[in-house]
Amino acid sequence: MSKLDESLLTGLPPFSLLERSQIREILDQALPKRYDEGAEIFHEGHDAERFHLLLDGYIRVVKTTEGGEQIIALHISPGQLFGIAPALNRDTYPATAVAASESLALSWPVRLWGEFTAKYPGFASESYSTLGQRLGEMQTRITELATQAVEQRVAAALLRMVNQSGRKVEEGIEIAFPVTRRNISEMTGTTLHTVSRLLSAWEKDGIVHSTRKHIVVTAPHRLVVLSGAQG
Amino acid sequence: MSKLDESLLTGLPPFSLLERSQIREILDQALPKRYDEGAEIFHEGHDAERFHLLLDGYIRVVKTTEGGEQIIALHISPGQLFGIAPALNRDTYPATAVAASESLALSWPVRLWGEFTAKYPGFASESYSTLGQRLGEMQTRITELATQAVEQRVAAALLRMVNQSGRKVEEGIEIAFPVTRRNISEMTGTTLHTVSRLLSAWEKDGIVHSTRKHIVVTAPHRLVVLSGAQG
DNA sequence: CCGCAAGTTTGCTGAAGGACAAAGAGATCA
DNA sequence: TGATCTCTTTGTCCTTCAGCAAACTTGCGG
Repeated sequence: MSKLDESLLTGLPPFSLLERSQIREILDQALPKRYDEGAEIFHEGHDAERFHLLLDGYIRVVKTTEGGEQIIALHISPGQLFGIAPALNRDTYPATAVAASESLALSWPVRLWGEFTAKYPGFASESYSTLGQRLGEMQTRITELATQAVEQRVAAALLRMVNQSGRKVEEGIEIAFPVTRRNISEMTGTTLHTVSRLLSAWEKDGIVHSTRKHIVVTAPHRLVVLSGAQG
Repeated sequence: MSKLDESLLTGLPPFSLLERSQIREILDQALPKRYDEGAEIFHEGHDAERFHLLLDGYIRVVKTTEGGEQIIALHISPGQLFGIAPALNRDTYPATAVAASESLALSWPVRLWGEFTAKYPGFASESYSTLGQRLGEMQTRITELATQAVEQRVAAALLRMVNQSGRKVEEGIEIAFPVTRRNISEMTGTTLHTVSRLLSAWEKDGIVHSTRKHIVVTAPHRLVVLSGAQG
């Protein structure tokens, strides 16, 4: 296999402060892997043997309840670390990671985590910043679930995906990975039926345009209003 | 002021691996402070100037929504660090901390965080373990809010408080700090009315005995069933 | 000891949204 | 090209629980 290009990592937050030679070292120890849409990267409860960095595509991090329901905990976009159980001294993955679209990721054995954090200034710090952000996002979702009505939560979920992965198309901004009604319901704690009804209503109002698995937001500002904006 | 006793920290997770002299050093830099019930330790959005360790009492960590509703994010019990924004590179507190009962806490200026993690092996590691646990708890709450009915969530909340702070009394296990119906509703995303009705019903069934601000769980196993147990 | 504030209980009503059902519309595969 | 699977839409019913209102209890401060 040919060597990975250094430009893959240059500029990504966890590595932004490193020198070329250091990036080279890190890359030489990375295992790159491609995942088809729907493929599992790691599974809840399994030994956390590696930590990962998403280079291309989108990852859904999912928890399954006793009753078999799925809850989408997190979406990962390119440039982000994920499956970083070792950062929190966990030895099993707390959730399952599934490719939302065809994806490419690097991974390293967890034993290198300690080495990276010790050796590369900024790596630990950046990683913990990321963690802090995720904690904040989770808090936001708890607050939403506890205080907002379904319509607001779904609007907020759409906006979050648009902000994280939106790409401009002629009609508006498209969410860059496949999303089903069921997926949205798993992000917002409702049913796919209710999501479908909301999207139909919004379609009628010209706020979104959606086809099977794909959603284009044509009037983001109206969604912001619906979400009961805070910032 | 007389010197703090070293036994205060010995045996607490963040300090368990340290030697007497190291604990002495840490203590000498700590600022102890007492808080009345209801007193604020720090406020959401303010500069995170210090991090804290609870020695005695109980702390509620609370977020306020735009609409003025409160959400209880977390309860802290003795021996736990809190307000550890620096661990996540945050420079403001993401939530407000309020003493749920009369409490005693130590605190240190954030600049010592880096020093502690660098100097004392195990301190960083233990702290990040704690963080990992909190992340897990938050995930659990998201899952609960997204999938469970109010009754299950309230049952689960009571059990959590019992596990964290329960002390044995003759009739059962008492939650060790004052809790109002409103507090419980702020933990579970419902109204104080609904919580009151549930407690009344459970009282009738002999599962709990509650007086103003105090709750004794007399039949924990029955609450476990109601909560839709998972583990 | 009285008055007030904070916490609690309970009843009633209505709306939100979950559950169930069934059918249509794209995809995918043999 | 048909068969099947997944995703989506829409309708109807019915439960849960929030909202509103009012009274009761307990504790505290003056």
